Amino acid sequence: MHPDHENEKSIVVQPIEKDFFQMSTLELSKSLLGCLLVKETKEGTTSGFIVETEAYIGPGDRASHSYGNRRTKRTEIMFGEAGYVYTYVMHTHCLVNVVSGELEKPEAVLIRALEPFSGQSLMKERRKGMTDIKNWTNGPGKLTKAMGITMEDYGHPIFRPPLFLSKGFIPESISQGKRIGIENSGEARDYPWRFWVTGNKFVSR
DNA sequence: AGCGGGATAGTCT
DNA sequence: GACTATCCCGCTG
Repeated sequence: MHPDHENEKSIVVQPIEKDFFQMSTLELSKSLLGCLLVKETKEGTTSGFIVETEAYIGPGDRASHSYGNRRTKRTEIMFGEAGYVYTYVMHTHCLVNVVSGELEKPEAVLIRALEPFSGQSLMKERRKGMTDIKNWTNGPGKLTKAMGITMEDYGHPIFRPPLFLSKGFIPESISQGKRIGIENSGEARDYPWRFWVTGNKFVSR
């Protein structure tokens, strides 16, 4: 039920090693739950625990930008090594993914929700108008805004400052279900490739 | 539940 | 250079 991080002082913020990403995309989607995502900017540092992810597994996944091995300027980073940042813009929002899978395999994990940890006043400021902490990071477009993640982070190694992952907590229980917002993706619509920390109140829905 | 915002990239002519 | 679709959000009813 509760994330196992009541003793917040026990968290050591330190970039995880690059080898962490050497696992299948579905495994990584689950392993990222509970990790701390940290972003340092000149305004200050913010961080939050990942509580919701989605897997996008290239060429056979109609919901993925890299479906059919579509290799363009935008998707290029997905064909590279695991552990790099894939950002893209949708309407007014920037979304952040972690590249996964082997070289030449265009796969990624979308980070859909965070539980705010440090730098909460800065998050609140960036999410101007939002008084409820839940609304700062409970969606993929919201969390990038709160964290100050932009297209400038495209291609950045997510195991090095100023944008990196750190060990956080181990989820007590993980739930799994259909992905969100891909109603037009044929059979891929129903793949159960969304994962979240069971019962966490920052999960998008 | 519906809709418009306003930013790309990709696909065409 | 235009047209179109989009891994969303916040607001209106």
